[in-house]
Amino acid sequence: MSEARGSYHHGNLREELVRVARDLARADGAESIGIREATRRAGVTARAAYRHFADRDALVRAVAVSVLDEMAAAISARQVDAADGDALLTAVGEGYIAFALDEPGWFDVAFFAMGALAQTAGRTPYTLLEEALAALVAEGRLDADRAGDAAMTCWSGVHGFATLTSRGPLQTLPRETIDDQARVVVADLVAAVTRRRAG
Amino acid sequence: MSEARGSYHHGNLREELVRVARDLARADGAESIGIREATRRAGVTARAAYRHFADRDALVRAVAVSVLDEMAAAISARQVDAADGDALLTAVGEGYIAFALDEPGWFDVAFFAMGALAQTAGRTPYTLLEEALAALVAEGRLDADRAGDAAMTCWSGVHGFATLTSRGPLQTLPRETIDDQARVVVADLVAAVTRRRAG
DNA sequence: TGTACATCAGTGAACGCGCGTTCACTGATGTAC
DNA sequence: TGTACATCAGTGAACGCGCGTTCACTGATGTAC
Repeated sequence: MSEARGSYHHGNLREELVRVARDLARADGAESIGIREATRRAGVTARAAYRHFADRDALVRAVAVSVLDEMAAAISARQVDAADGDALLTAVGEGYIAFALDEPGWFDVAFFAMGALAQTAGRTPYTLLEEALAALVAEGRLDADRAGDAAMTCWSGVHGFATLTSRGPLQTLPRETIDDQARVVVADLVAAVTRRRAG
Repeated sequence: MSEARGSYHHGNLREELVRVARDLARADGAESIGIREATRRAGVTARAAYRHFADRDALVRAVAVSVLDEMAAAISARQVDAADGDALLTAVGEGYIAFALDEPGWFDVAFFAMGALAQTAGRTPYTLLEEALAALVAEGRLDADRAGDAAMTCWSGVHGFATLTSRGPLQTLPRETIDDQARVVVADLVAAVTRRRAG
């Protein structure tokens, strides 16, 4: 609470609104982000939000970008001891799914931001996927001209699995079962896009 | 208009409400189904809906089941001249994706119903997937104990692709590009779960 | 064939909710001289 | 060091919306005798 609160001016309302809106989204997804609730939690009039965001959508987008960034960081953290492209790609897939299961509300918002292509030059789950595939190309386990197709197959596979199990029809399965299945699905996908290892 | 309309009793309000609610969902997904709008379109008081549905959710579920059924029919229609398990599975995958792209609003609602497992013994996209995989097992192209995993990998892959391209970040790609990519992804998935053809 | 009556399927008005957004305004801040 | 003033960042009340849901009621239907 180093903020100059209690005073008339908030000090950093924009960031504060993104912070509380993240909490809102965390619990229930993008739909649950609201100007009124966010400003209420920030201890400020609803009108005040419009000093920083054009409308509700702008707030949602700000949250989405922030969460997508965090998602990329979470995935990236899983890659630290990946020795080759295979391990990198597996980590991306499992990380993507794990984030969706650990934070279904955030995963829901992040989905909005994934569309804003050519993002602020930042690291996103998609760029991590591309990097893993590039590593496989460099190792001769994937043809360069197949990389685009491989990206689509992998992204589709993990995104679908994540959607089905985190907020979809399979959300009631026990987490342990889901985790086991996730490993199998990711392994299937990795095998689908790579050439068999030489040796 | 063989309905006894103009009279006080509607005749078949329940079905009429499902019909108009399907139109609502078609345009904008599950969220856009509403008791008030549906009854308005049916030319009836909002209250009247409660004679047939416990609440809004019950109406949404009824629509979802109806649409899921139609989705299964659409997929099944693509399988008519599939000669083997390979062709059956490909048809399921491409059909699933095509439905999502042709009817994104309906695909959105159907997603709700997919969770209602052990449905009214009806044919669903998932049962069609299972049948295709069973055919592959019968042909010796898939181990029986791998069928469950294969189902997850395939469902995940096509569902993810459908989500990303129909209402997701890739929805702005030209339809032709999407269709081409769909064929590649489905082929990748089929190859991922099957043994190479003997001979 | 006629009539009484239970039951079913609607009516119409209202309640309360929470939302996004806009109005004209005011308190706090910082800079120029 | 003091003061005038532009600018910035909030206030507080209100508007209008559409929603789901509930109230007590009434018109239509069909069945028993």
